[in-house]
Amino acid sequence: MTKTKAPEARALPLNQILDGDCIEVMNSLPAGSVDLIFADPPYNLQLRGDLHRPDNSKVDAVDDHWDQFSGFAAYDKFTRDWLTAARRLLKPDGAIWVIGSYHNVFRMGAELQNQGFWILNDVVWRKSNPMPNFRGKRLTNAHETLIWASRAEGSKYTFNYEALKSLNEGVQMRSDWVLPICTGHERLKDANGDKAHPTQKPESLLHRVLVATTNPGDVVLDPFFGTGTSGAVAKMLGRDFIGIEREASYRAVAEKRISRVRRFDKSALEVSTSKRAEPRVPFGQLVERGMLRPGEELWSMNGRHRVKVRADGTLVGSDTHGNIKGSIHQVGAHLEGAPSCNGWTYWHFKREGRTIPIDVLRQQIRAEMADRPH
Amino acid sequence: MTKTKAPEARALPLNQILDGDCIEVMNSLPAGSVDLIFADPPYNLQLRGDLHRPDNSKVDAVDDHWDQFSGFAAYDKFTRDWLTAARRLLKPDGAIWVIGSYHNVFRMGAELQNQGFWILNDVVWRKSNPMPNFRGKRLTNAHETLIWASRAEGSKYTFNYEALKSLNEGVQMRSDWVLPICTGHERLKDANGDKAHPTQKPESLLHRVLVATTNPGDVVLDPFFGTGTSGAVAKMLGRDFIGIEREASYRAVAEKRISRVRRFDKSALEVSTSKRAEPRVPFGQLVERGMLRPGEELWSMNGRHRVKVRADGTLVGSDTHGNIKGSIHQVGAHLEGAPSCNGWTYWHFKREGRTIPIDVLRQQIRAEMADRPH
DNA sequence: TCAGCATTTGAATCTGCTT
DNA sequence: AAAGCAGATTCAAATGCTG
Repeated sequence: MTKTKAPEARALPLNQILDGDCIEVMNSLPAGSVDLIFADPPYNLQLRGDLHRPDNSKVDAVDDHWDQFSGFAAYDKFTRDWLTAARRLLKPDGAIWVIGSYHNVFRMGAELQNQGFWILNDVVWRKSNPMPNFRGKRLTNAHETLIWASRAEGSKYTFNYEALKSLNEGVQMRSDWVLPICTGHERLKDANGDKAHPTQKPESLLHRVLVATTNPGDVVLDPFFGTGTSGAVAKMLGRDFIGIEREASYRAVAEKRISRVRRFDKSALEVSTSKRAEPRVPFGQLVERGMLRPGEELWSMNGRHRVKVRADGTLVGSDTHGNIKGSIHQVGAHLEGAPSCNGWTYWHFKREGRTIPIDVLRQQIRAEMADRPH
Repeated sequence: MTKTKAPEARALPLNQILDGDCIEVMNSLPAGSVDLIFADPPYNLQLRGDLHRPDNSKVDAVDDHWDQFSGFAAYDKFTRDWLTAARRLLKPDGAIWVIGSYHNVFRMGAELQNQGFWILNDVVWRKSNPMPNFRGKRLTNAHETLIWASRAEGSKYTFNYEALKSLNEGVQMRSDWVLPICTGHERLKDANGDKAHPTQKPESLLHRVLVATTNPGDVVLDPFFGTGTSGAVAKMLGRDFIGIEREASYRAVAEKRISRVRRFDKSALEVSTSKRAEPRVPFGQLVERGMLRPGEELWSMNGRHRVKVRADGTLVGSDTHGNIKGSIHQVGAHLEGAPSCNGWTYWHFKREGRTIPIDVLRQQIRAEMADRPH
């Protein structure tokens, strides 16, 4: 793996594991070049244990208000710094996922907001097989929290709504995900047979994250790569990855792991798409093509309203005050007294006694376009 | 109960709803006198325009004046101030619960830590019937987050481990709680029949909080009392409450509500536990978990049809007319020319030459879930 | 009284392209 | 940059109406 660290930004080192401190390495990469960042940062840096004030005096009473804050201050600076570097790397429409527990996730979430990231969802990974609370002094800690945020308010982030709906048996994916922790063959072991990394995440979690918020060919960067779960799943799913990891032992494990991963077939990577992604068809085209004739009548979904098609693809009908004219959407909305209306599903034409939504004509045109693209 | 030490401090006004700004009122009460604080502060939702459901009905947004803040700085100051006043009121071994969404909970959690509160658990309220995401642009916001924290590290907080275990069919209570939102008869209405408060919490949530972390006779203070769910449940459970609410209309509703509450008989305390149905397992989860790989082939029961699995848990295959895509049930039904099809028993995968129904994999997942119910 | 069907509703940072 | 407009988008429960 290359370690050419120019003072200037360099080209993107795709599908590699970079050695070094994640902040320095991120700052060496070109700004605005990454589609998605997935980050699973350490969360126990100085929250407990040897707390020192900025002047290096030792903390004595743990109960002390300011002592606690000094521990958090160091963690907050770390969070601020790596998030700043990460945000610089993101494309304007890029997004980030972070994962943490109650020890650190509140501080990460607040800093995300402070930096101008725009939170899209917080997601609860609900562990189906968590470690029990042995002492019976608290609730079983059975979840971790992820935060999904776009680079800024107004970013056109990627969200494969229909694909996630498919993953959830046809109903909207919720913000709570039930997935098992990483165990068994998936859990990587070192030479001694001990677990290679203490907090290895399950591939199922990354699968859902990447299917939801990236497309094939996207660049996914992970600044705390560890044993490379994000890279392994990215490779499977036909995404490019960039990993950053400063521990040589983790890099070695990840390298070997990812080399064994095989990319899925291209056809398997296509996911269900929504209507929004399909090409727009002007209603007038139905008239131009003779699928509907000028003067032909359309009926509303509920059968209460009747309008006529005009040669320019507008409709004309009447309400109690007189004639109304306009697009299929405008006339539908007006007649229903609704703020808006999808004319494609609202209006129906008649053929041989049957009432058919005009949307089927649009689907015919789209099918032709798919056969013979432009 | 300690008597007043500051000139302005007064004796504890138990089982009353106090009028005024919660910070001022809390500062007028004696320090170190409260066992538990439950706080449901404004979330700072930052809503933009109107939102309509797909049927064009308008969503009744939380746009009340009390949820408006000029920015994060103003919200943070507000949070800092009320938490400071709250912490002063707590007994040394007292604890606090706060509830919020991703809009505010990260900032609250960070400030709790900054002030020296000691987080014991973050708890996810998983709503069984959340409002969907109508535009299909994000995940369904199906949960809210509670934080449970003791006044300080080392506080000997109250936790009724066995009581919660009983509430959970004999196994440890987890950090994720599945409870319905507040609807139906429980939802309080005003004179016009509109909801009396836009964010009334379900009594089941408070029931669990108070059973878990208070004992009969404890003093529970709620600085954002609203319609008084915490007070009503405290009364039922034989705890004392102190409510603070500055809106006269909410106070009036709460007063009337609590006056009608009767303290439970001990025998009436237990809620009936309903037997859960077999949990639904989305087919996509088999793919996410790596039990089936994207691109892998499935065979129909009769061996006549072959399809490929895609990354989003849909299948793609072909009939005489071209490609067909859809869920395991849809594709099976289509290929058989049947009105419906149980894809779980219809489709089979191959392992080491053997043909195995995919339902076997679903049973594996259900077995895992059965080990750790809820 | 009841079953069945239609309607209502819930803490929501909920569009995107063209002009 | 702001306005205009096409057009895509919902799940679980409880209530209420009809027969």
